[in-house]
Amino acid sequence: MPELPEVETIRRHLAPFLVGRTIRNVHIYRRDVIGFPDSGRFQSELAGVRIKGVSRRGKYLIFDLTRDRSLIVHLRLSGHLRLSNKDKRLEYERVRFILSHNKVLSFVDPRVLGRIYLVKDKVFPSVLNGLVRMGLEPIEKGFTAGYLGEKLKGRRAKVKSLLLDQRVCAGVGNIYADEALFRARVKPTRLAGELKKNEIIRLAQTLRRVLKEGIHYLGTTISDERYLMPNGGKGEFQNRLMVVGRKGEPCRICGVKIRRTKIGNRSSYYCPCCQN
DNA sequence: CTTGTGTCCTGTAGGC
DNA sequence: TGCCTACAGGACACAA
Repeated sequence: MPELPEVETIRRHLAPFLVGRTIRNVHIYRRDVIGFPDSGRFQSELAGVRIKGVSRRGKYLIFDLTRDRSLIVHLRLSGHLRLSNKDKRLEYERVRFILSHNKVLSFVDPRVLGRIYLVKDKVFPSVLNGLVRMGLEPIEKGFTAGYLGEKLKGRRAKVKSLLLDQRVCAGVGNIYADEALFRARVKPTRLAGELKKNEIIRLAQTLRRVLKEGIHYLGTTISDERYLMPNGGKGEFQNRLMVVGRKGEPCRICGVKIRRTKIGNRSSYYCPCCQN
């Protein structure tokens, strides 16, 4: 569930700690976590590289390395990155990066859906097509009502499904999609191509605002298993959710009970009164 | 191309 | 109590 605000928060915590450090060695406890190349090459090619910077694209975290390499991490549902200097393997630890001065960066992932990739010369294997084909992030300059309107035009899919499409709204996931739709007063089941111009304007604006607010409040920790910061700290945005996880509770605006429905096998929360 | 569904993966919650 | 099933969900494969 780490979405853009969570990944950005992780990036901001990691960068000052990691930049300038060298990766001495890598322990792989679960090989299927390595998305590219094979685990043997992954391990050998990483030994001795230095971390030059940490960036982010959508929900992907990108470590810029020496030797023209990039280490790319996608946390998916339950992946965490933890900083420590512990010798002992952590619970659910899948990969461990031993850094200079015996510091440790651990990839912890109970559900093993997260993936780590190592690419050279910015040549992306097909398993990273999602990164290559990614659209604009709502917090980018170019993400305007015009851009969003173009993406939604003529589409008969439900608007929520398209907000979750990374080619449309990079970095948006289930929580922030529902929260943006509520704030824009748009029902998630509406067909994308049938939104009014005003609704698209509101949606572009609330997507941007809700992601920025999520970053400001250090992300959403609904359960420890899903998202914690690299030092183990929790986010704060869960305290500001308007609809997510509030089925049956009164809407904070109108008092009507929040509903939950399924869209594309994904739970969606909305207010039947405020959202049309 | 578009849209909807199933799958991956494992711990947890809830039903009986 | 203990077993079983449903569920969580981002990305992608695949079907229609």
